[in-house]
Amino acid sequence: MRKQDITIYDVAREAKVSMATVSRVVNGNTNVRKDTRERVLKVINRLHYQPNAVAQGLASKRTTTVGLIVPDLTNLYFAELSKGIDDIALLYKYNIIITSIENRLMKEDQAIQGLLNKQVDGIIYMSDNLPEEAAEAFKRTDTPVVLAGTKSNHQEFPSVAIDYMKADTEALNLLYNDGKKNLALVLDDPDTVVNAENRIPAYKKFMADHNLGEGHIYSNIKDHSDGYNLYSQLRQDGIDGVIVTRDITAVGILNAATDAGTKIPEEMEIVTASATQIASVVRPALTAIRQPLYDIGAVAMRLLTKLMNNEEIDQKQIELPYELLKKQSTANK
Amino acid sequence: MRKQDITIYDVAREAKVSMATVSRVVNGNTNVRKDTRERVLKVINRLHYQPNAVAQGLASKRTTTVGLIVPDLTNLYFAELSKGIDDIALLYKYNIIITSIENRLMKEDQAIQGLLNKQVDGIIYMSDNLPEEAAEAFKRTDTPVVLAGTKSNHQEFPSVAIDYMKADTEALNLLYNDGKKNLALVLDDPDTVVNAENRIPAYKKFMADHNLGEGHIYSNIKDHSDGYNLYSQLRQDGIDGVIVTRDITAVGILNAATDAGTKIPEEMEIVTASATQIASVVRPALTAIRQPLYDIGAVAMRLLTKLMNNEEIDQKQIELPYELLKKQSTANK
DNA sequence: CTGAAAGCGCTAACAC
DNA sequence: GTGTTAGCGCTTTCAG
Repeated sequence: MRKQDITIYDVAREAKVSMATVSRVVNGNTNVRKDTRERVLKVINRLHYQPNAVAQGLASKRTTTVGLIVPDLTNLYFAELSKGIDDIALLYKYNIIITSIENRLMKEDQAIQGLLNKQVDGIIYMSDNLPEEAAEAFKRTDTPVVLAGTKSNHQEFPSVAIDYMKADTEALNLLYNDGKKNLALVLDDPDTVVNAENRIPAYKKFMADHNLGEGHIYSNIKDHSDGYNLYSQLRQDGIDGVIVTRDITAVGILNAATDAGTKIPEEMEIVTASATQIASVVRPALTAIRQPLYDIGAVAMRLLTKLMNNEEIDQKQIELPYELLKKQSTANK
Repeated sequence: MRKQDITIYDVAREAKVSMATVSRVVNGNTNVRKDTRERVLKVINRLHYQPNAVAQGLASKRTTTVGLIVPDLTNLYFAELSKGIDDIALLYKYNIIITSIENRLMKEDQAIQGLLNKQVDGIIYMSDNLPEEAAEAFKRTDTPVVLAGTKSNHQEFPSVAIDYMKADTEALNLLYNDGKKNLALVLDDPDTVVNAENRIPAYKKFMADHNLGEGHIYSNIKDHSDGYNLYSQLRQDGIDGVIVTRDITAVGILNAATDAGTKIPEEMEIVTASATQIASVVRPALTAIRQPLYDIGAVAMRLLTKLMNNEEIDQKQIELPYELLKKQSTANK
């Protein structure tokens, strides 16, 4: 069979109806008599007719395809979000075009434009960073957008996330109650909205509220080796409790500590602010803010389907509950 | 701006040329005088014209989109493969539609049919399992297919992988040379082609060649907790060396051993047959067959571009080199 | 309930 | 070099 062996036209001829009628039965339009519907269906099955989605897309201006913009597929944080999105997309019969923007060849706004050219019906944006050009690209289009697992200072964009400020404060409190007073914040990127407007303020407020001084914020610590290498600095600065944005980074710190013979959690406590599978399989297991990543993705996709159908939305900014999972990297007194 | 505010027709009118000419400059056709090209380009920029990829696809019968079929996005094995695919796809300006088939709502052949309906120009199949219906769906279509990081008994399908049999034998040899004689094989799924026709035969041959008896093969051990729970059975069976298909499973065994106070690698050695990021961040770090996942993905995508352009292919079955990374879970004498 | 016909926005002969 | 003209395969009024 060649691509597109048989078209709607062939079916129409064989079933002795017009292509309009075939189109109706394919699309589940009720205005078709039962017996003609069945006749058409029979021919469709006999001929193995499959509608050409591209032609459908051109004619109907709906492609039943949504675009995903994600920084890095191999970061489990985004992979788990994507899984939630994917499951709901399947449920509503949408396909997913994924665009990864880690590669510096692909800027955010280009990625958006590319998806728009493909006529996607909606976009889910997962990067923790929404540059101004990207925000403007979104504003220029009618195509609905949802931010998943992140926040932007553009209130106009619907988003699904957790209360990062509250979560971090709770985590800091855990360290504090365990008797750790020299608390540090280890960030991947200090300029993302989540970090700049949620985590950092939460940290500073906590330190101030508890008279713990200025504190220490370490930035651009992004992967296992960054974390591993940071460890000696932490020791030098006398840090005894640390909250780390990425769990793979936290593992780096943990491993460096273990290798140096530092006792975790006695001498240093570690909490990661985003837990993937990795946080739970290392030893000692990492205490973590468990964001419901799968659910965030699923809810974001569900929200997007509503937007694509022009349904009423009760609230554009959705906040899901998180959980502070107390494991072995904290004493949990 | 609405979707498709301005079309090729608007550009033609403004530039005082026919839409054919606009199409030519958009597609880089050289048969356009330099000054008309520039004039058209100027209008394109002024109007922010962006071609509608769906219309292009319908007219040209090429969508510059490839389909990816993957069991599970949150399995780093596939995520790393996907990253290699994605980078090369970007290079050749292809978009990627990803279809996840872990969800039991979506069978392999349905996934294929769905991608075909979307008129993808090619498909990369990454599941370790290619059911007969899926193979037949591939055979029915002209759309090229490449298998990445897996093998099938259908020699007609191009594939990119490593020599699993050789790799496993080398790993078994490492255990053997470390003095471990009670070797076991821990499989995710015994029925995949890679396992049934590569790993299991390699294991059986090795055991026979070294007079090590029947050996022990454990099947359907798929995740961390499966591995964790398997551990006591391994001890009971007197296993002192084990090769594990998935690294997350190997970590489960490792953690159970650690929790039980078993000394790794002294009392038991562990090798994983597919290393992702996880294998290297746990402690003790896992000795692993490092498959060049990124490269496998990249080569598979490159191969697919050739197939999509009807270029000559020198060899359809590509084997990439692997590496046996000796870490802390083996003694490496 | 069904058919005719006009596109959707673009590509690709084919002419000139 | 550039324009004209058929479509690509389907949806969607609009009649009847």
